[in-house]
Amino acid sequence: MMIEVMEIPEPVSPLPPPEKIFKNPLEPTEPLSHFVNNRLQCQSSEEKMAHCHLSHSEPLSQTGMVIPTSPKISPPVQYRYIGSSDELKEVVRFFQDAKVLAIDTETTGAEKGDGLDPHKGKIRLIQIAAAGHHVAVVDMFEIPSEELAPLKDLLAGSAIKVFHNAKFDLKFLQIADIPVKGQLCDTQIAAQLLISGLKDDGYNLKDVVKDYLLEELPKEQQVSDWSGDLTPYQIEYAARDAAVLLRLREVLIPLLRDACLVKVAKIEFDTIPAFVEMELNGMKVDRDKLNALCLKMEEDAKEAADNLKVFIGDINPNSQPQMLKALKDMGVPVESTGKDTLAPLAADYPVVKALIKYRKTSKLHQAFGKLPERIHPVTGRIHPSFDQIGAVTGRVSCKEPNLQQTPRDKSFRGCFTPEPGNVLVIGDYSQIELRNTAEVTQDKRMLDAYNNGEDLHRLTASIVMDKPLQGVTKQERSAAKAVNFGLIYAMGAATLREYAENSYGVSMSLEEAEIFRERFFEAYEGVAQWHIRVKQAKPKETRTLAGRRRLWNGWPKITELYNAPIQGTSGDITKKALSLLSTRMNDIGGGIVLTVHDEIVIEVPESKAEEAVKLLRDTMIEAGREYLKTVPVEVDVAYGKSWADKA
DNA sequence: TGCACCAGCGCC
DNA sequence: AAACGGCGCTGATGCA
Repeated sequence: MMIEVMEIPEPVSPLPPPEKIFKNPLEPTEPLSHFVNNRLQCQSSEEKMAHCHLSHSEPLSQTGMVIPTSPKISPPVQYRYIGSSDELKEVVRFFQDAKVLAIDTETTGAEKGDGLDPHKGKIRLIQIAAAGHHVAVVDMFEIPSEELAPLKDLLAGSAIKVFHNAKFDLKFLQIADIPVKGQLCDTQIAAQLLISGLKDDGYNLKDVVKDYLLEELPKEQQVSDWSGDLTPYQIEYAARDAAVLLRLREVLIPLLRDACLVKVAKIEFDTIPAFVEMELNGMKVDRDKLNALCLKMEEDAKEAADNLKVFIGDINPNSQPQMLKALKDMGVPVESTGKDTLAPLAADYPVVKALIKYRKTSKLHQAFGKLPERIHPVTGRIHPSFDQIGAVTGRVSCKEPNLQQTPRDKSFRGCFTPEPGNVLVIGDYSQIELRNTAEVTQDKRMLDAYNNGEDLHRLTASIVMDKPLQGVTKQERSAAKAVNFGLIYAMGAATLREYAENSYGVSMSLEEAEIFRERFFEAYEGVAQWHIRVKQAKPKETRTLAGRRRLWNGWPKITELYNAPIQGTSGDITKKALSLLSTRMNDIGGGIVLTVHDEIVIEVPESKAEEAVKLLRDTMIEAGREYLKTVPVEVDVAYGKSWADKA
């Protein structure tokens, strides 16, 4: 194939030092508030030295980049099209000693839309940028796979690899048998960490380049056809995307450092391979079981619908206005159709009972009845996609499908099975958010309880019921669970009452709830004091134990201030465990298949089950201990032939 | 017809 | 003064 190669000579003279053309979009920031934990203070020297690959290693003046004369348009780049094995060999030699490589890919699929699916699409171009060199644009359609060795060596080398949304490229590269090793840097994740939850979109490359380099990155070619003869415009576009990553990194890293986000960035970058692994692996489902379950759900939903019809006739039960009117007409005293208003009326009004049943069954059916459609035609498994910083707190989110919301019921989780000869090993942190609370607040009673191996729910029960530990009933322990989870986030008495009823089936009066509340804060004085400190500090920023930041535009809700560092620390811990795990799984075989906030699921050969149990437990505990210094970390691990086989 | 928003509900 | 937090998916609704 003939490609017009746009060769631009190497720059002959040193470039002038660049203007500081960027500005921190977060400026002016509130002063850091360290009420969460004094260990969180930005120990800048430590932060700066801790991770060499995040250091500002190469000044912009040596990157060989053209400084834009116009601040608007992203500068043209010097690039070289690589369309033969000999050229590849030659260019890789130039890159060999580079400490930092910026990498991007252009992908294509056999069918429209498959360009985003690594199991269907193919890599057309791999663009590699290194300081002082032309960007290499490697045409994978022109290089025989048996002659890719130089490229593989380069990407498996020890250079820092910079990507924007690394997960995407790494999935394709993995499938193309071009594994990427070495430290990763992801400019998309870096930008998300810097914004710290102030916005939830605008993180594609064009947006981030605009925000941090103040340049317009042309994107017209992004959705062009990458499967045929390529135009010079396409090649230049591809090269530019890689080149800009080098400069982006140079700008983002000092910002991360100034914001004391280097440590958490390191965690996020190191965890990327685990998410690549999980998305590529997906989870196997037992088709027969799943089909049977779907049938059952459909029947249940239909039966409930028919039953409801007896009461309400032919109106649409999914329509709230219609349903509300129907209920009123039947004399049910309601002003809304919410679950909470309906629940107490179920006993007295058969129509309400029928409606609740209908809602439950039809919701399940419509939400989970589509799971079979999610089985991938190539792999036969379900491949969700994860958003590594999907929640503002730092938690991971999951979609298409959201396996994190799979019902706990065995009929659902039992459908998720390993391949024949494998088992699923499931690890859960025990009461991780309560332990985080103990660590963050340094509440003496909580710390003592955990360090003495006591059951904290039981302890709370004995406190709020004002009776000895031994006398606590199962019911009372359940109630205390609600109290624990509710009150550390400053739940009011009324909400606590509702919550205990709905979540744990525990009834209490409003007066009882109020008493529980008071006794709770009397007993857990450290938690109470922490609440007071937070309230008085009125920060617009919180930090997790790993230093992850959350910012607020206006005044945060007090409950968000209580929750963010606790929930976020769980995210830190689980990610740390995932990152350690992905490098330790090699000996065992198999891989990571899922994570659900405080849970990690791996699939391994049956013969390695016991070994995997130990590895998973040890690794999760090690990760927890990294942040919980005064509270013991407990992990429940079990294995079996389905996701339902929990401890 | 498409899009944004909401309620409702699954999970941690 | 009082306040539980964080997600994604579905169908209905209302506006353009």
